[in-house]
Amino acid sequence: MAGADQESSEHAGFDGARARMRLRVPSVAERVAEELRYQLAEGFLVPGSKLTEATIAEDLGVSRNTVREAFAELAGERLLLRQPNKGVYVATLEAGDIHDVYTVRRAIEVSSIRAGGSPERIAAVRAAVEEGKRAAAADDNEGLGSANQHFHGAIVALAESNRLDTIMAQILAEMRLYFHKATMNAHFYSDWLAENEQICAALEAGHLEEAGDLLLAYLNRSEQQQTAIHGD
Amino acid sequence: MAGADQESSEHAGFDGARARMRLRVPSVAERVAEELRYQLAEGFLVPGSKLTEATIAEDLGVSRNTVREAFAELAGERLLLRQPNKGVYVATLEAGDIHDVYTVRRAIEVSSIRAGGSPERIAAVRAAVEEGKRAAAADDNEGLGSANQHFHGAIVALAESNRLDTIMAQILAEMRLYFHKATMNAHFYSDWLAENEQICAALEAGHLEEAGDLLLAYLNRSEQQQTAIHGD
DNA sequence: TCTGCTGGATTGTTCAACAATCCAGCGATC
DNA sequence: GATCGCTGGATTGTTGAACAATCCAGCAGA
Repeated sequence: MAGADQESSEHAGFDGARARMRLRVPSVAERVAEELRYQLAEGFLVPGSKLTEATIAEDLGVSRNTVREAFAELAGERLLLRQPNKGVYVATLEAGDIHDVYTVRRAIEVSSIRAGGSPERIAAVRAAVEEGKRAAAADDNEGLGSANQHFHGAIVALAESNRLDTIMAQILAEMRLYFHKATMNAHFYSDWLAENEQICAALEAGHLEEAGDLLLAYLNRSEQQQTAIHGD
Repeated sequence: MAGADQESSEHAGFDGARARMRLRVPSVAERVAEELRYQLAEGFLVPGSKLTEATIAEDLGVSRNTVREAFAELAGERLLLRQPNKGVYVATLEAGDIHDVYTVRRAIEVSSIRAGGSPERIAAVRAAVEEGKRAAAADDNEGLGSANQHFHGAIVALAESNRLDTIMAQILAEMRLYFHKATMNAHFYSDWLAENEQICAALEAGHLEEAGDLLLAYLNRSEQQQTAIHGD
């Protein structure tokens, strides 16, 4: 799941006709999960810290059972770690996790871009690139980060696969948690702004092999950088 | 999640030294989820059928809340579909789902095999091939199916990524559910037995490009076949 | 035939309780 | 002084019961 769309059948998109006319009232458990996801992404909850059921239940004014349901969901997304009879903890970066995450990203991002995509989807990639440029011009470090996430999300969206989108959304949520603002300096953002432009241009020109190679190179370098900062 | 390993840090494998000396006593909720997973894989619960909380709770002799936790887990794995205020149903094949699933498989399987793997991991692939041959010789249709799943699981395991393993395990569970024994005749199995041998041989010889191409061709053809049977 | 209501069934959520488990602290022993 | 074993408190795991919210099938009436 992961905050992503969950319209069962057709792929989420500008689905013009036949909109889901369903007043979506998220259940309490879902809202709790959403709130926790937010706090995790925002850095209020740092990796390793413990989440006590009773405390969270009281803070949010919900039942302990409901909190448990939310915990289960977030544990499934690897954002929380459940240790039986001990408690749930905010996930921490274990040895090999960085490589693990980037292995998934290489698999799904490169495969998606190599298969190309519809003009609309490509336009979405372009939009993310421009979003990044605007954020850079405005010196909006926050915006730069999310623009980059939109860029990579848009690349995966090229494949028009709900499942891949969900997987990518989860991976990005993990990265937000682990590589939080605090740990990333502006230095990082300088490089890939131009690089995203290059990748996008290659994609638009139909040079899919080249686009894939560029993207792969970026991911490899990014993994190296992250590994250099956080151990192993 | 997904019956797969969840030893946090190092990748599951023949981890000789430092074994987890932890008496793993699965919680009740986990056992309920396991039982349901089993019934889903075995075909006792057919796609589309409804699962009533109270009924399952009584059948398994557990509390309704516990059943709910198990439901949440399986819904996260896409094996069950939760419809708010209506109930949970065994997931059904929606339009585009076949393509969706195969898109994921192409991404992670091909990427994994193209990156090669350690001799031990390659040996595991070989073992799955031989397992298939033995099942074929014994006319064991059941065994043929799981041998094939082991084969593709072993290919993904080449990448040594817990996350990819988990994703693959979920996808395979979905396929067991959708393309159940009932729907697959022996005809299917005849082809890929030889093909798996070919792929494995290419892998062992270090011809990774070729192995990837063969695997990709197989997946494309398999998708076509499945699409031909179950509509779009 | 269609509309609108109504009652029963099921889900969503809460609450309170208890068993199982863990952990920190504290003596007792060597 | 270090190790061992115990004990008490805190937290999780699970249950059962309750109630509100929601849905659905069936039925009455136009």
